[in-house]
Parts: sequence; C-alpha cells; structure tokens
Amino acid sequence: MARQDKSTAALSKGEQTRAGIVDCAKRLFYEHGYDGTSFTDIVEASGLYRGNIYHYFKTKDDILQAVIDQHLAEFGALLEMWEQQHKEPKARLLAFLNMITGRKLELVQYGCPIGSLNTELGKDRRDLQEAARALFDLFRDWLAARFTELGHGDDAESLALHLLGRAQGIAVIAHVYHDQKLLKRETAQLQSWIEAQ
Amino acid sequence: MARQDKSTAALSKGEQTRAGIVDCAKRLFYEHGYDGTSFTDIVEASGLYRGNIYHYFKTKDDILQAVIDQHLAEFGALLEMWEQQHKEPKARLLAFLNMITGRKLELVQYGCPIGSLNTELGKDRRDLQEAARALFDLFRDWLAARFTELGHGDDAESLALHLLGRAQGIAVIAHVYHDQKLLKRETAQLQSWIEAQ
DNA sequence: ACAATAATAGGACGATTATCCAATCCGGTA
DNA sequence: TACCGGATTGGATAATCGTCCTATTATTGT
Repeated sequence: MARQDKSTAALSKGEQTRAGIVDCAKRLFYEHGYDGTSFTDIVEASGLYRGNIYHYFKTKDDILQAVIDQHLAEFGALLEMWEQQHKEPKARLLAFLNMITGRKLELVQYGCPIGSLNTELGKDRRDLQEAARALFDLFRDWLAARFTELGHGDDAESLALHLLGRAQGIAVIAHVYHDQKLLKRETAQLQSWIEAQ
Repeated sequence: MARQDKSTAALSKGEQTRAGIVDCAKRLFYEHGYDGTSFTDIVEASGLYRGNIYHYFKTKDDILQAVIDQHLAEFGALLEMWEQQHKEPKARLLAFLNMITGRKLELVQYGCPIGSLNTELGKDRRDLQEAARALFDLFRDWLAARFTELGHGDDAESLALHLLGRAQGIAVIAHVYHDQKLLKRETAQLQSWIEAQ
C-alpha cells in the first residue's frame, strides 16, 4: 500500500514516538524550565532508552525548536477557533482573557509558558530566544488585528503589546505570590479596559 | 586596638573578598540566570581560586541568599532615599517609575532582575523563590504605603500589586523585543495612571 | 613578638550533563 | 522468504557541575 496522506493518516510508530517526545518536553520545559530539564528527564518521561531519542533529535536545542513549533500550532489553532466562535472584535479579545483565567491553576504554579520561556532564554541564549519570540509575535499580530477591526490604525500594534504586557505582568505577580484571586481581579480590570477600547 | 564598629569601619580583607563575591554573583545571576551561572564562573569573575570561595559560602544557594540580601539592602536604601527626596506620595511613586526608565538599557537587555529571578526560581526551586519573593514584598509594601498616604484604605495593597504587575509586564515585553521605546511609552501611560489615583 | 584565627592555594571527589555509537530488532516490501 | 531501513537497546564518552579536602600563608588582637 502506498503511504497514506500525512495530514489524515494515523501516525506511524516513529511519528508517535516523536510526538510523545515533544509532548513530554513541552510539559517539562514548562514545569522545570529549559535548563532545568535534562535529556535524561525527557527520556525517562517518554519511556525511551537513552540513545533512542537521538534517532529523532540531534540536540536538545532541536527539541526546543520542535516544542516551540508545537506551541505555535496549538495557539494558532486556538486563535483560529476564537475567530470562528466570536465575530465581534471585543468578544474575540475577551476570549484571550478567558484563556488566562481558564488556565489560572497552571499560571499560578508555573507562570506563563511563553513569558517564562522567553525570560529564561533571553538571559543567555539569544539565538533560542529569537525562536521563542515567535510565540509573542503570534499573539501580538492576532491582537493587533482585533484592534484594527475596532477601528484603530497605527496604534493597533501598540495596543496589542500593551495588552500582552498587562497579561504578562499579571502572570508574573500571580506566579510569584501563587495568588489566583489577584489573577482574577487583574484580568477583570483588563476586561473593563478592553470594553472601553 | 579593639575591633572597629562594623557599620563605620573600613572592610577587612575577608569582608572585601566576600563583598566582591556577592557583587560578581549578583551581576552574573542577573545576566545569565542562577542556573546559568556556575561556581567556576563566580570564582573566575572574582579572581579567586576554587577552594577559597568555600571559605565564604558553603553552597551556591548560600551565595544566592547573600545576593538577595544585598539586593534588599540596595533597593531598601533607594526607597528610603526617595522618601527623603520627595514628600508628596505621587512624587514618590513617580520616583519608582524613574528607576525603571533610568535602567532601561539593562532592562531591555536582561529583563527585570527581581522578576526574572523569581520566574526562574519559581519553576523548580520553591524554597529559593520564597527567599527571592522578599524583594517583591519590599516594593509591594513600600508602594502600598504610598497609596495609603494618598487616602486609599483596604485597596492600597491591591493598587501596589497592580503597579508592580504593570511594571513587570513592561519589563518582560521590553526585554523580549529589546524595545526601549515600548518601555518609555508604557511607563508614560503608567505615569498618567499614577497621577489619576 | 606571639599565638590564634582568617584567608589563600590547588587539587580531587562523585554525580550529572549533552552527546554519540555500535549492535540488535522488527515490520513492510520485493 | 529474504532483505533493508527505520526503530530500539544499552552502554560509553568527555566535559562540567557543585562540593569538599588539606596544606600553607597572611592577618589579627594581645
């Protein structure tokens, strides 16, 4: 039988293993940081043997890139879904806020996956941070498009970055103090801000 | 001669060395992160020999605690200075903002020293993050006192945390995008917010 | 000047790190 | 059935990590 179409086919054994590695790495990088996650950690979490992982990824950096790509795909799908679920620009922006409150448990425990990753990589690994920055770009552009829909022109991107920054700040403080109430209170303020735009 | 009063005396040789270690570690932890800084890095930056540093600090965690203490002392002195320089609560709050804009170069390059440290330690090292959280407490309490001066009651602490979070968010985004203009623009907005309180 | 203490010098430790490699296995194709 | 390439196994690598010793040399208070 000829090889099935990649987009619809069930994943082959190797593709499953590869996806499993990326899933485990994504979780570990989030919970323990990139540097705080060792190759051994990923191998053990994936239930593999040491050498096997090198069949799929040559370096740890390659795994990070795959994790970033997976994040991009998942968040991209989210954004697309919000656009289909809500037609009003403000409703779409509120969906962004709902994601934050909906993930308050993880946010309070581990911080923002995107923000903490960029903060860590921005210290020493400029090359990797540039790749991770794409995650911010994704949200920035999507949010800016919503502000454009609301009639904003040149300041749409500034508003998007303002909103992103507010969200990041909330995540940092909520994480530092493990405070869900603060997260709820601050996102409620942000909701008022959105409705006023 | 009796030992000089510690607070006024010139530092002894050992105290100088110790202070030098803390200074180097403070800079390295900021620029490369806690995990990204090795014992060897600190030793080399301090111009010491491997074993010698253990005469001053038993573990790397001890060094971190000393770095946090130094941060606390320095920022505490800053806060005290602002209280002496400005008598109006809002002027004191604006001094906080001036610190941010005054340090824009480092902030854009390495992020907020307090925020990034807490974010990193919050991932895996809860015990250490609790110590680092004291830096946030310092600012939170000081800012809350200023809002109390402005006539706010129960919400003084919430306002302080809001301001802290806004500042953190600005630092994160400005760092991710290496964007000084964004930092200026956002702090200007924060200035308007302060003046409206 | 002397005894006690502090500081320096330099090597060594086991554990862990990312990375790599050869040998074996297995499933689909010829 | 024989075969071939991807997948698995399991160990080995050199480098680096934080930590710890033991001498030897300065500095200190008396």
